[in-house]
Amino acid sequence: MARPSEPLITVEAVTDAALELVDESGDFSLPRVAKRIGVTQSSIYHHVKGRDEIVERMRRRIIETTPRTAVDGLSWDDALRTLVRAYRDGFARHPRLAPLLVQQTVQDDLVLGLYEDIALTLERAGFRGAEVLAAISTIDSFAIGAALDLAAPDVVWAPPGEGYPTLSRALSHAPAPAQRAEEAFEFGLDVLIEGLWARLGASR
Amino acid sequence: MARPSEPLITVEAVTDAALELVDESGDFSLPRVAKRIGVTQSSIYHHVKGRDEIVERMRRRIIETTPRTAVDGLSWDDALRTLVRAYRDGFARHPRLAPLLVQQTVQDDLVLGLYEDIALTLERAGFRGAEVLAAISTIDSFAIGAALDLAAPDVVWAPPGEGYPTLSRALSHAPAPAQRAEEAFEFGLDVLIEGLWARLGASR
DNA sequence: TACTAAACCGAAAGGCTTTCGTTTTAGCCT
DNA sequence: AGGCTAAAACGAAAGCCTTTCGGTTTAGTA
Repeated sequence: MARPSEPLITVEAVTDAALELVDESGDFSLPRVAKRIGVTQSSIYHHVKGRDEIVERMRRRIIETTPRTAVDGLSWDDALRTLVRAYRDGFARHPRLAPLLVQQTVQDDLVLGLYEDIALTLERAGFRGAEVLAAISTIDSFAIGAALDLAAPDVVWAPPGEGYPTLSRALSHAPAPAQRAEEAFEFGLDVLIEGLWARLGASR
Repeated sequence: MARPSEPLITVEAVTDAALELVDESGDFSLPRVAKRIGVTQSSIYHHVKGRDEIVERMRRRIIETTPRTAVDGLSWDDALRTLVRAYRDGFARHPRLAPLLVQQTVQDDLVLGLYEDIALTLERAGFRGAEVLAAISTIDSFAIGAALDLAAPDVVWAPPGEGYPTLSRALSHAPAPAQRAEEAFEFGLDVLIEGLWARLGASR
């Protein structure tokens, strides 16, 4: 087939197909993307530079589709809560994408906008200089860890055999998997913010 | 070549070679492992079941080689600090291994021993029931996120262009990459523990 | 002494990403 | 109107990868 009057596919179609595959199977490959949108593998290279670009476009996609929430009127801790939830909610909609994203360095500038908002909020709270950066790292670590937690099957949290009595007891109180991850995230977010409050008081 | 009098390789040699490759290049493959230890790819399958088993053996390896620290005499927060540091130090010795591990579910029971110790410590602190589980998740998320932070190149933290003034200002205070990750981890650990303290007070 | 399991090799199947050459179309410039 | 270039499809193939299979020799056991 030669060049068609209208392109058969678009970058968006490629990204969509890849995201669907990730949601369904936890991974994607160019042959499978190609089959899904009805072209050959090589045609895809006319629309994206390679596999990595598709991953980056999926990253951007989940951030784009997260509504950019206004944060101006809120107290710093409510603002931070809102921003971190927004970050994590993007992942929650496509849990199995997280392992693919952490494998690859961020090249997208949309993410930076989120970091900027978080940095602003932290300064508003009273953090300065190197502490702002350290706090961002902490928040980032927690959010990414929580996203991976969503993607992980419940094997780790399946009741193990004998020999771990305290862990087993804790697990006996576990709600359904998805709800467990959700509650754990909210708990962790609370702890994080309480910790930041305490940290502010200490340096004063 | 036929069967040698003494096996040319062992599971440990395979694991060692794979870990070296990960340290050097961030990934490993069976052909490269085979070349490094001087056998063919197919020979490896006489010692391990497949690629996944090698990854699991690397996971176990970094936990095994982390000295199991006694925690009995310590206050709960110092105990927790010690345990989380131990967990994270395992990753710190092989930072590029983290992305490979999060891709695959834990099958190793050594990890559970660490979780059990953490659960014990949390109960000692005064947490009960579902809160213990939520706290473990939070700690886990943070530790894994911090490990990934170690592995990530500094692209995210490279000063971006205009338009992100607060983030840029924060970045201007950044120390060297490795030190930055280290300081961020200690800061985050402090925040986490302060948050847990606050959480204890709230429910009392 | 025969049989079985273990450990090597070589070869190959079937996946993957990426590149290259070919063909045809669309759009633009003279 | 004619011609050039860039774009978008295809097929084929190179070069990775994981895993399996058959052949060969050795070690240990009944």
